[in-house]
Amino acid sequence: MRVRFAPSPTGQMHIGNARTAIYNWLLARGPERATFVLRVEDTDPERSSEANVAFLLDALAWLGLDWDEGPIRQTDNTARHQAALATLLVDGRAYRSRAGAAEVAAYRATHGAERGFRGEDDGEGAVRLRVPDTGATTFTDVIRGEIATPNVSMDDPVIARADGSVLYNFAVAVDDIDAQITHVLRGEDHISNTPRQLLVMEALGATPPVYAHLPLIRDESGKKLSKRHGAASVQQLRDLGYLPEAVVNYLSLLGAGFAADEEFFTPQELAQRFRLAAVSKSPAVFDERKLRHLNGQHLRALPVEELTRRLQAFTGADVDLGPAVAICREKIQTLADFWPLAGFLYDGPADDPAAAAKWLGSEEQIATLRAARDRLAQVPTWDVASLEAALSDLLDELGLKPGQLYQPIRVALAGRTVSPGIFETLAVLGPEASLARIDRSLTTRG
RNA sequence: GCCCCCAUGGUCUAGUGGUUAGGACGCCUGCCUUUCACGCAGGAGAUCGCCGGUUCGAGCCCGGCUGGGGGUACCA
Repeated sequence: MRVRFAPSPTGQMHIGNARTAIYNWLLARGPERATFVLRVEDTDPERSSEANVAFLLDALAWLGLDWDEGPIRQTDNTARHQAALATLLVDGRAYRSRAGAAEVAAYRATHGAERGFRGEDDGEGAVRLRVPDTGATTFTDVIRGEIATPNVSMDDPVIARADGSVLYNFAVAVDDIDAQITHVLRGEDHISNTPRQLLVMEALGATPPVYAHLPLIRDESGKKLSKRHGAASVQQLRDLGYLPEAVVNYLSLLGAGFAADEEFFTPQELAQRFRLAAVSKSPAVFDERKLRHLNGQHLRALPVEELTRRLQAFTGADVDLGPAVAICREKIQTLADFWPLAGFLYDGPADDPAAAAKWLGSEEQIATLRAARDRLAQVPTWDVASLEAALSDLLDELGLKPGQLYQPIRVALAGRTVSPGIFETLAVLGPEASLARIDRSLTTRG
């Protein structure tokens, strides 16, 4: 079994493309052990650049998707393309035509809208493939079953420009045969291209691969996902603080056809479970909130040291984030959530007037904070257990509700009403910094 | 216009002739609790797109329709 992922390098890697890559990889790393071929479709010089190819490879690497052969460039196959083109021309399966869009439109105007364009051999011009006038081109899609297209409805497709440069539908067919691809997994938007490619293969006397057309991923409005609505590329997801394993997990779930009783899977588990025939036929809407949820699960499944490593890289911080990560892990869902929650440990208290007004605005609150300060100063061992014991005792003595004691402390330390656990925060800050921050609040507010 | 594909709560889905239509995200309530989260327990939310047919019986099978999407490029 040989599969391939053959994107055109358009810069950022679209989420739909990522899903296609993932499904191919799943097949390659699952029980089937398919050989995964990576091919870059660069026949269109308009959009293919080295920088874009680099983006592509970078995205695959980030996702953790490795391949077995390639990356091969479609343009490297030029000799094969030309040979195949010559064969078709000699055999009369293709012809040179000067007809352009105007001629095609005129043809349809006189022959009926349901009839595809049929040209004449002009001996020069672009190369068109001869499509039969009768019958239908059919194939059995693994996911959708039999799909038939009446030949008469198809135009004779242009497969090469007048200068000999080949076009997508021709190059793909030749390349897939060349690479001995057995299973083509690609987006649903290629269903209509398949008959044309099949016709090319047939004209070349080749046996076509098996096709599996994956449903598209849509945005909230039902359209193809685009940058206009939130994240549309894997690079964006990375910048938003999502973990690659969560992205792979989430994207796999969109249409994988797994039983719905479980949703958290490692890439390896996904590969183990993946079954091509079970893939859903209907398109799915990309739901970032569910990705967030799954991301939180993956994030918490990571060992603290590993999560710290990733946060270190994500934030670019040069201080050791380890202690902060340990106390924030349960409270964040993306890497991007970390700094807003934990930054005060390093940058000092945030400036939130509303928080200060609410918890450090009255005489009683200041008095409570002072009492807490005095008690903390006497804590023999500055660790979570001792801090909790000391403040808990004070709480009883003062006869206050927990929030009445803890919130003023929290605001003094963090400058905000939201922070990691108060004892953990004190422990990570250490006695000097903790007491200094409290003192500062006491002097400015008191 | 023409060709093709799709259709279960807001979203992702399970379900293949007999179920109170199951799960997850999100939302609401409660518990936990020093905040926010996490976790746990509940709850609201679905005329299974519509009409007709087959059948004792249809979300599941058939037909039509509607809606959505894709293609219709000398782009990929």
